[in-house]
Amino acid sequence: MPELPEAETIVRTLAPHIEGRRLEAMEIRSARAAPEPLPDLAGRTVERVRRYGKQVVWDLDGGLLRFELRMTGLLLWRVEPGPYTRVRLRFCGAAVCFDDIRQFGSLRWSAGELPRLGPDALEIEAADLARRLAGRRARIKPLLTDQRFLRGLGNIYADEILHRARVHPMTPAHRLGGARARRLHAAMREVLTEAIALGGSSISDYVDADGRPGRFQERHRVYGREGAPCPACGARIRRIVVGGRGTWLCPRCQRLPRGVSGRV
DNA sequence: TGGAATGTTCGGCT
DNA sequence: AAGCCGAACATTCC
Repeated sequence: MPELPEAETIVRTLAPHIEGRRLEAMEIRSARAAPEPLPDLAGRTVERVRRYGKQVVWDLDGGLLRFELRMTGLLLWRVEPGPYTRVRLRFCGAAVCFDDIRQFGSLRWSAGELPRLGPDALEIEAADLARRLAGRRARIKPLLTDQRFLRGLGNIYADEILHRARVHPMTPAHRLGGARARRLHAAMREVLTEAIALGGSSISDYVDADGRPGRFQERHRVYGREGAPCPACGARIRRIVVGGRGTWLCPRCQRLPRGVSGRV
């Protein structure tokens, strides 16, 4: 679930509980969740909780604890572990549970480095985005969700952003031109900002660190809405597959440029 | 019952 | 090199 707005919401709800507090113990309940060796973190202080793309990072004294939530990872401020709790990080009288149904997520330790990813989707400037798009021939949607190109976007927000920008997901990036690149940048800022304000999208079981669902799914205009009318023009939303992922779009608002072949 | 699901990585092909 | 595709990971849901 967690893309940029959900990771941001988790950070905002988790930080007040644990920043400045001392970690008492860490219980790895599923080896898959910690694929690389971790040092003993007991006694270290959580100096800061922050977001890196769609990942959640805890700055501890002496290193970084990085949570990759992937499809179903959650960080819950809750003492008792549940059936899907893969790691429990205990504080005095309290705990954070790293829950993950599908077990694609993981937790990693580093002395200070973060993986090299593209610029943050909320921080990049319009001109920078336009410049980066101009150099790529790949289709825009898979490019937007490529974390090495831009960090933070996943399947839901890529579809919502492309719809608001009126850009077809199969448009080659370098064919966007200045006007649509600026529209894409503006749409990205708007969608992400609104989604954060509403606590992210809860489409199956995403909740923030306090167990609250988000509400942005009520504002989705295309994602998961095959057959429903486009809120902008009334045409029926369609579902296609792009880059192996389900992709929802309005065939009337989002046209391919002339000369670009692709199934609408 | 088969297919799809919010993510990422890898190998192979063009 | 860049880009694309399918498979794999594990589980649930419809």
